[in-house]
Order: sequence, then structure tokens, then C-alpha cells
Amino acid sequence: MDDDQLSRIFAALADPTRRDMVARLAVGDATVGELADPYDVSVQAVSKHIKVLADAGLVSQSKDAQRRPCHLEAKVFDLMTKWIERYRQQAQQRYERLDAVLAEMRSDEQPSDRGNRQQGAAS
Amino acid sequence: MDDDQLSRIFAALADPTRRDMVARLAVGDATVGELADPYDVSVQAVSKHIKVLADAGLVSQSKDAQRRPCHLEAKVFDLMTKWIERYRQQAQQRYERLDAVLAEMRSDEQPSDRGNRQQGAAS
DNA sequence: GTTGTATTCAACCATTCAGTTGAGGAAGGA
DNA sequence: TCCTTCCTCAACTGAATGGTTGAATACAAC
Repeated sequence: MDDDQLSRIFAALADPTRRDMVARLAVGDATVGELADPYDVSVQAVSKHIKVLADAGLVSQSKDAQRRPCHLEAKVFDLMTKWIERYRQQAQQRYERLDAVLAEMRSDEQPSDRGNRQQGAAS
Repeated sequence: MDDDQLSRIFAALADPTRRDMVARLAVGDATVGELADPYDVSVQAVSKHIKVLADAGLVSQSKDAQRRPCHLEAKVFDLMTKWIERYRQQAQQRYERLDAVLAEMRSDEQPSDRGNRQQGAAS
């Protein structure tokens, strides 16, 4: 379903090289060779990266003689944005609601150390 | 620096189980056991998933006796949204610009091979 | 036809990852 | 104290991933 594509999109963008390629393609279409140029890896590796991006629907390829110009598909980004915004807003609202509750509690009783959350694993 | 976290965030959300957990946490905080309940995997597996989410900064954990309630960190989503929006807009604008150019071209000469998307971008 | 260029396919290797089981640590309740 | 609950750590396994090299395909140009 949609869920599967979402997985592929996120997985595709989890790689810094692929994100870099997306950034490059946002400027303008480019062939596989042109995309491979800045990197220190084989053209085959880049070709694989493009396949991952294409499978996620982030990139489409056309034909120009032997060349396969890559084109960024902006609309797919909407899927991601929609997913993110949904939960961001939900969490945000909950946070604000909690904040209001805490404020109310503070006006009633004296603050204890409830809600001592700590960040896990500093890396 | 930031790039590394972005990678971790995207990688964390590439897994449907973890996305599901995020959806669950958007509703409200939950302990590891509560999060594990709906799934058919071991608690240890869920614990690992939470660690991945925490390392990405998407989730924080607090202490409540033996329990470790998990809390969704909404602000980290902004990092993602910012990244996405940047390239989405860039690509969108380019697309619209190209569209205008094509419209102009169409008014001059007749279209020959449509569907062949090409764009030099030779820099 | 032959050569050259652009790209992909195939097989392989090393690493990472999601799952498992088993053991252990920390806290509450008997 | 002993027992149970909640959670994490450690070690292992099989699958996926990112990289490599070498061969194959497709097209252009000579």
C-alpha cells in the first residue's frame, strides 16, 4: 500500500549520498554520469542509488540516446510531509495541552519532580 | 553533524513498526511494555526499536519505577520538514519554470517528441 | 562493421539490521 | 528475604544493504 512506499521513501533518504543527489536534482535534471561525477564511488554504485530513489518514486528517468536523465518527482514529497505533519501536530497539541495542565497544577500545589525526562544515549 | 542525525531520523522512520510506534506515541506517552503489546514480536525487539528512535532524537525516555515511559519529541520533526520543504519547493519552482518555457516553445514551434524529458543542466 | 560511450546486470564481499533466546539489573510487593 | 515485573544487554542468525569488479546492452559516431 501507501505504507510500503513510505518505507521506501524514508529508507531512500536515510542515505546521505542519496540525499545529496536529491539536492543536486533539485537544481536540475542530470544524467547518471553527471550525478556520479562528484562522488568517489563507481558509476555502478550511483546507478544503484538512483534505482533506490526511483523505486521510492522520488526520481524518474527518461531516455536520451544512451543517456538516462534523472528527474526529481516533487509530488512524492507531499506523502512524506503529510505523514510527518500529522504526527507532529498531534504531538504538539498534546504537549501544549499537557503544558496547560501542568500550569494549572503549579498554581494549585507546589511543584515536585514529576516528569523528569532525560535524553537517552548521548552519541 | 546535522546530516548524521537526519540520516538516523530517516532510517528510524523507514521501518513500518517504528512509524506505527510513533503514531501510538503521538496519542500519548507509553511504556515499553505498552508499546510492545500490539505487536507479535519480543519485548526485546521493541526495546531495540525504541533505542533507534531515541538515538534519532525522535523519542525520549523517563523513569517511573521499573517503567521507562516513552515520549515523542515533536521538535525533531521540524528538521525533517525543513529538509523536505527545501527541495520540494526548489523542484516545484523549477518544474513550473520549465512548464512556462515549454508553453512558450509550444507557441513557437510544433511539439515533436513529447514525453522525452530532457534538460541539460551542464554546469 | 568496429569502436567508444553511457548505463545496467550479475556475482561477490563486508557490514548493518531486525529478529531471536538467555541472562542480568533495578524496583515493588509478599 | 524471596519473588515477580519491567526493561536492557549480549550473543547469535538470516536477510538486506552499499560497495566492488567484470560482462552485457544500447546507442552514436567513425
